[in-house]
Amino acid sequence: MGSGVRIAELSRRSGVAVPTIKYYLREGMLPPGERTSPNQALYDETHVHRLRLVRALIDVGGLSVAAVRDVLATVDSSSEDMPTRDLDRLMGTVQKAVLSIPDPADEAVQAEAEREVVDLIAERDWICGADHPAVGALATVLVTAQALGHSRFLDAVRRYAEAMELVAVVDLDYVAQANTVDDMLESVVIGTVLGDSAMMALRRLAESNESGKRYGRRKPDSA
Amino acid sequence: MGSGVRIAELSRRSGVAVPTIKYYLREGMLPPGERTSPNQALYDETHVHRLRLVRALIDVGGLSVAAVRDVLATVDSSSEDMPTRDLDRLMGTVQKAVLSIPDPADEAVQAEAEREVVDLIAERDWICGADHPAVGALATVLVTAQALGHSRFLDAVRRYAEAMELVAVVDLDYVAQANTVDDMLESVVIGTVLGDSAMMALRRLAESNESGKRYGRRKPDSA
DNA sequence: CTCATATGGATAGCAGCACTGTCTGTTATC
DNA sequence: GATAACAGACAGTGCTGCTATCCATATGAG
Repeated sequence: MGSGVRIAELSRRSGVAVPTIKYYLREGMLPPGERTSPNQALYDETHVHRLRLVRALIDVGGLSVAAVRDVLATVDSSSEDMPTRDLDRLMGTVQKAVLSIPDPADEAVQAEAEREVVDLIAERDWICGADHPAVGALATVLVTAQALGHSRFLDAVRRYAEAMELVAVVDLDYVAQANTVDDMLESVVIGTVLGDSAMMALRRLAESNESGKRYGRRKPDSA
Repeated sequence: MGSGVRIAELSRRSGVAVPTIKYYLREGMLPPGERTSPNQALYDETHVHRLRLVRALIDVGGLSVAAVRDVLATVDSSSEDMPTRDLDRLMGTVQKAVLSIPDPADEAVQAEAEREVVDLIAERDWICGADHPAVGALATVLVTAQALGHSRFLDAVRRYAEAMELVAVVDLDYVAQANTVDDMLESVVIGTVLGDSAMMALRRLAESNESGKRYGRRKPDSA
């Protein structure tokens, strides 16, 4: 029970440079240590863990520092009781941090595409609001594909939806397996952010496999 | 057949600012226009299309300018004959541009995780080389999850793999539907990059649906 | 008790990225 | 012939994510 180390040791254990830790403290991504005097503080295992989480979200998840700050602020502000309500809020925040698709440009075309997305949702009997931020994001992707002459991309998206149904079951299972509320909150963050990265990588491997199956077992890694 | 417009018109049609077009020309992401005199050039529809593609990869796909340059250089260097070989090379380049997961940190732990990934590949009877870049990327994700105390994340990944099998079939179908070689090359790029974005968005929607099915039809969009 | 070392906090600086603006010397265009 | 647009070179800008420097205090070995 060594309940507290100083910043140099925290840096050593987390692999994050001291000035960077100070920066994260300033940005509010890392809670301040326990004060022992006006210019001394002690940090514990929770700080080490938090630093690892921050680095994971930035390095592996590709989130910006600002996005990480938002996500962690939501995690920290979630109460121990009312887990479900807060979980919804967290998922919203995480998803907003992760969906980084910008301004729709053409308003009318975008609206039309959003209608297509809503249709797709209806086709699959999904129950999610037409005001979900991902609707706009997906519509923007469709508009972009269309502008590039790839209207058939919509059919691919339709078929992706089935696969994502499977993924969502896994995701919800993953969160449900958590024991404590804190664990649950972190599972949402990790499941969403690391999950995205894991899926991208798996998709590459599965494509490689499928390509090998169709066109002969060539290994498509590059120069 | 107005076969060529000047840069101002190209800017208007593509929505990209003139200085930015000049910048892309300098970076080699956009082929130079057809010269009519030492300081005049004409651009055509292919330039408009290329600019749209560049913006799509940057804005929607989240690629860096350097990554876009690499991808497009590979597209441009692919010959009209030998489509399959070049397609493999393109997929490698695109995947490298899209997989942005960095240095593995601990070498031994990373190697162990890569072995787990190879096991997972074997479990599913996938035929893709253990040297595929996505193996390292996925291993890094697993190491990260483990360092955060989420070793059970591996089970989620195992289940993701099944969904990605479906996705890969869609992806290969998508590329196979292309008529010309150029179209095929572009389908790889668009399918991979826009596909990633589309899948992220669909995953959010599917999670929202699954969450609603399990815990009541709450709409989890946020404040 | 002394003094090198570490610390917290504030401020400033820096490197990389993706543009953006300015300038020069043509070249169209009216 | 006046005016506007152009290509190309180069400098500058705003933002992000750290680093580096300072200073006054605090700690800890001798």
